[in-house]
Amino acid sequence: MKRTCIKDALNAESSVTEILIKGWVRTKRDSKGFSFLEINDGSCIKNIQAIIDHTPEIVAVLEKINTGASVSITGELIESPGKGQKWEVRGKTVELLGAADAETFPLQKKRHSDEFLRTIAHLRPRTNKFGAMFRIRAELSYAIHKFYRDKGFFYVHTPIITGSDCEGAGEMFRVTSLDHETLSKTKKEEQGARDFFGQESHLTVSGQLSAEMYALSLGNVYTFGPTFRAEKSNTPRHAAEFWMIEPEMAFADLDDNMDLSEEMVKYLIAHILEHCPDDMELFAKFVDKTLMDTLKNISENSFERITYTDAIELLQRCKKASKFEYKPEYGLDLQTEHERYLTEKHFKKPVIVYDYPVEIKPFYMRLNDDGKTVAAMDLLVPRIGELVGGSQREERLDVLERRITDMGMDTEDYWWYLDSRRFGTAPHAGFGMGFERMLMLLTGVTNIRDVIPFPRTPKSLEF
RNA sequence: UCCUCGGUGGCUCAAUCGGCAGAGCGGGUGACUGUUAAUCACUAGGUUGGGGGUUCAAGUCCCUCCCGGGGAGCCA
Repeated sequence: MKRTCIKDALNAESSVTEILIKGWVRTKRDSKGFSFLEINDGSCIKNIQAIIDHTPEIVAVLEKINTGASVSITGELIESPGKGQKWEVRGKTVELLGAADAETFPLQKKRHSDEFLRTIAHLRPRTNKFGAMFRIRAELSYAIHKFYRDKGFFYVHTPIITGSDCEGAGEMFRVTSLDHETLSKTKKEEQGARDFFGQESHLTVSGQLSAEMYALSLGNVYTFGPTFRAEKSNTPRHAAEFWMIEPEMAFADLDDNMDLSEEMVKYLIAHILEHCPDDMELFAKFVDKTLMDTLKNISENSFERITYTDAIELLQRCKKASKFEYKPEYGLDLQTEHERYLTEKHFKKPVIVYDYPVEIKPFYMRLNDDGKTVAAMDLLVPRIGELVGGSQREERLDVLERRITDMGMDTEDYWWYLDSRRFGTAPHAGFGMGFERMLMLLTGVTNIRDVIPFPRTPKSLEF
C-alpha cells in the first residue's frame, strides 16, 4: 500500500477503507482499552489522530512508542466521532519505525522557548512553529522564481567563490585550499599566487556585478542564492550566511527599480497568504497578533517615496527631532531610529528613500545630474528596517572610472566590469533583497536565527 | 566591537536582608471505555555556567572567563 500524506488524508472528501499513514508521534494518550496517537508527517501543520484498540500485540508495540517516535499505521479513514477533527484513522496495525527515548528526547509536548530550540536546530523542524516556518520558506522561495519567471526574467547562477576583493559590501570570508602551516610560512603578498586559483579568493557578498553583465546581455535577470558576510555583527537581523534575491534590468531607471521592488514585495505577501493559510495562522495567532493587519497594510497601500534630502529635512523638523540619539544630518546615513520613525511613526507604511549623497554610497551607483547625489534607493519596512537596497547603475564609462579612482580603487581590477560600459553600454538598474528579512516580515518572527534552518552567526557553527 | 539584562532539575521559572534549594511542565509507576498540550494519585530527579575571593555561612556579595537574550554600530 502506498503512503498517504497527512495533508491529503485530512483533505479527504469521503472515508477510505484502507489507508497507510507514516509520521512522527506528537502525543500519545492512553485510556483503558485504547490509545490515541497524534501523528504529524510534516506535510502540513495539522496532525492526524489515530485511535487504536488494545490487543496484547498492539499494547506491546504501543509501550515502546513515545513522543517523537516514527510510526507506520494502517487502518480506516473515518469521520471522527470526537470533537476537534473531521477525520481520524481507526488503526488496525501499528509499527514502530524508530523509537524516541522519552527520557532523553528533548522536545516535550509543551511550548519551548526559541532560544532553547536554537540549541537543537536539528530537531526544531519537528515543532509546529518551525515546521510552519520552513514550509513557508520553501513556498516563498518558489514564489520568487514564479514572480520573476512570469515577468520574463532569467535566473542567473552567479558564482559563490569570487576573486574580486571588493564587490562593494562588507567584510569577506577568505577561501583557501592552503593548509594552515603553508599559509603561516608564506608572505601575505605571495599567498594568492600559491593558492588554488592563483590569486586570493573569497565567498561572495553579492552577485550584483556578475548579474549586471547578464542583464546587459539577456535583458532582465535575477540571482537568488547564498551570500556571506564576515561582519561580526551580533544582532537579530544579521547572519554570516544568508540568501539574497538580486534582480537586474537593462534599459531601466530608478523609477522602474522602485516599481519592481514594490510590486515584488506585494506579490510575495499575496502569494504566501494564498498558499500557506494554515501555517500563517500560527504566526498570526502566537507570534504577532498584528501580523495580518501589517501585511494587509503593506499590500493595500502604495509605498511612500521620498528623497533622502526630504527625509532628512522631515526628520529634523519633526516633533521627535530632539529625542533622536543621533541628529539627522545631510551627508550621514539614516540611523535605525530614523528609519523606524519614518516607517512606523510618520508614514506608518513601507517607505522608499532615494537619491542619496554620493559620498555614502558605492561606486557603481549612477551619479545624478546635480552632481551631489546618486540614483540609489532603500526600501524600509516597519520593524525590519532595510528590506531592499538598490540603484540605477552608472552606465557612463568615464564617470564610472572616475568614481572608482576617487574611491582609491584600481580600475584594472574591474576591467571586465568596465568592458560592459565600453561595449554597448545601456542604462540599467537593480536591487538586492534579503530573503530572510522578507521571511521575518511575513511571519512576524523577530530573530533571523529562527527563519533559516541552520543559522551561521559569530561564534556559532554547531550544526 | 560597545552598552545592557540574564545563566538554578530535561524545559520554563521562584527562592525576602547573605541563613534548611522549591513549583509547574516533562519523565517513571498506577487508575480511567472518546481523548484533544487529556484527567487523577503516587514517585524519582540539583556540584545553582566555569574558575578564584570575602564570610561562621554564598544561588544571593566581589573579581574574572564562557555562553545566551535585547539594544547600538554596520548592513540585506
